[in-house]
Amino acid sequence: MNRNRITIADVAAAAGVSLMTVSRAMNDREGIHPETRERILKIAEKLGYHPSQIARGLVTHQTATLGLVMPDVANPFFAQIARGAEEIASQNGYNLFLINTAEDLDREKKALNSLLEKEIDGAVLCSSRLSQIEMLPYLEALPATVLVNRTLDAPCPRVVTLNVNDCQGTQQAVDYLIAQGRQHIALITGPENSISSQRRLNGYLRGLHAQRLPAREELVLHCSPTTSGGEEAALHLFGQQPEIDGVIAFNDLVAVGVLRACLQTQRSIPAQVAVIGADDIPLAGLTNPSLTTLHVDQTALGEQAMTALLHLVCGEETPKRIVVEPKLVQRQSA
Amino acid sequence: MNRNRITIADVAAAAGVSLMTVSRAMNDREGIHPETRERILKIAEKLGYHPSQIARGLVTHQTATLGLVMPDVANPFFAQIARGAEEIASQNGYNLFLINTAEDLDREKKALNSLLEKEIDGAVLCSSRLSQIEMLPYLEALPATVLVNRTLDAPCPRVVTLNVNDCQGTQQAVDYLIAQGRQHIALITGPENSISSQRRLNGYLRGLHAQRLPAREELVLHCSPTTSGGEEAALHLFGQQPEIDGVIAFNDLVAVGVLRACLQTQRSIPAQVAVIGADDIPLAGLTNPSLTTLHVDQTALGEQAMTALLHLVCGEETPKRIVVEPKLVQRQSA
DNA sequence: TTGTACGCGTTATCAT
DNA sequence: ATGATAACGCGTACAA
Repeated sequence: MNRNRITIADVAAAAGVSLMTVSRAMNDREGIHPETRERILKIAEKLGYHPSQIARGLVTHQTATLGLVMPDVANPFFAQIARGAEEIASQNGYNLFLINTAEDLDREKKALNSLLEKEIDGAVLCSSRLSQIEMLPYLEALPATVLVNRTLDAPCPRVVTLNVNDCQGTQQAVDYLIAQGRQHIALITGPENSISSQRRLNGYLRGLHAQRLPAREELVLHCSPTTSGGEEAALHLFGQQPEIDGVIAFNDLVAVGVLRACLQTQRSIPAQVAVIGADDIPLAGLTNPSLTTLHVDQTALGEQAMTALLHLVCGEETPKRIVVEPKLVQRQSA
Repeated sequence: MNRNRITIADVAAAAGVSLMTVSRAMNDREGIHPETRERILKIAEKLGYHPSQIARGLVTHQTATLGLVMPDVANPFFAQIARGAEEIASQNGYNLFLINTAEDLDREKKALNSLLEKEIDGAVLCSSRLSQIEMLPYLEALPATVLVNRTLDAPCPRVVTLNVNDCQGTQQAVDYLIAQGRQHIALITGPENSISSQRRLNGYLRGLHAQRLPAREELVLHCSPTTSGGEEAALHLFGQQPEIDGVIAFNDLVAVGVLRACLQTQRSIPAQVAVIGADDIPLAGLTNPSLTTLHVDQTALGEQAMTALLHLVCGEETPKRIVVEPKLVQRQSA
């Protein structure tokens, strides 16, 4: 088990100095003769010595380790956030725990507990499904937290929120469709307990109201945030309300499902039905017809979240609330 | 910094017992009165005590932590592997470090060093670009390793390799195209230093040879494994060799690039040009035309890799070499 | 410039 | 069934 790991003591012995001198050499500290440092570093290199971060963490209470909790890395939206976040973390010498919750509350709690036990320096929590009450103890226990796509009733110390303005984005989409003369605009939004799902609904209602169009309950549907979820939902809607001439989707995956439903039911896009997605994942530009969608730079989102987290961790100034505005990108589907 | 973390000593004091008794209670060990255990667990719960895995790691030399190193999580192929791997890891009580190398050798080395310093229990290394000589020391230092899409000249202790049979897959694709009567089959493969890239080339040559068709150097191109890489490569090929009637791509992203190049140059698919991708990422079924491709279950790949790693970590029996056979999935592009 | 003693939070060992 | 003590590998404070 302990396959004779090389410790600081081995290096010290080999160099004929004390442990402290080695420690100083390894950590680039002052108060050590340059030659001695050189000599020690060479010996350490030769011995293949790697200082144990866990022993170090035990005394410093810092682990150079952060957590990234998300519903599903396989979802391109989150995968890109993960890439951006990992990039910034590794650039700054931090390692990143990846955790998939699969939108399961228990898994999310277990994950957070395990991160707490690992004594991470901070975490980015994406689209958490935890209730405010359940979340608070974790925000209290974690040294630093960035909440992505999640708001807080009251600001918390050591917590930053980073949100996409889904409400404004969706309203923008409604405006756009109405300007095209669309009269029967449906909304296929995500899971009911998802925050951004609710925000899309708000934006949708607000958009219709602003244009003095009636909001019809039967034109709104929730679905699982996947292509098949979107396809089923769209087929159902088209069956019930054949007059639909515009669909706003929860995200691009759902929008692709809508595209497929249109294909199946012989609806031409955008002539008969306009489709607007959200997020602008790489797929959006590759479908045929390509997706008109609400663009958000997801890698940048991950980078922003991680940058804010590092600021928190290092005790630097950082805004407590960050809001990112999506931009409508016009392609072929609307 | 140390925001008064609750330690085992706090729980012991509150319960009026020794540290050891608390430790035994927390770890479900024998030799403790059930009532005492209950009482201690309740107190721990009330105090919000989380045992420090890092202090534990210091003595046990086990961290319940594994590493996952890959070129790019934002690539759907790897994103799905990540999901499968994380799933199995978390099910077994392990946390997973995610590392993105961006196909950069230095980053990969730095990453592995940092993982070594964190004293992880094992790692899954995907598509490593490290040379055999550079890799060996890491395989030696890591307690357990699974190599995905990477072979080893000689078997290593505590190392399992897991490979997709890209060679056989590509040969299968060649056979399929030739059976359709295609005469001028091009190969757009990945980066030159990528193992699977070389395997595709081998399969391509082998396939042509088996069918007694000449292998023409000018029909083979390397490109970066992305959609834009594939698009550029295909445009170049079509410009130089207009007679091409079939293209085998390094992966589905590259294949989508080929699709786009065909669209731009007014080539109809599959009538004029057949396109075959590889991996069958979710996107493959969603493009228009949808992609004929070499299917591999990526999530299962991640699960298999992680399962093998856990077997290694726990000292259980496991095959040293695992090979997965891709299956041709026929859709619209070929 | 270099070294010594101690503590970090936990588990293993041995004792009671 | 429970407790005392010594590790684990490293950094900090202070001494030399």
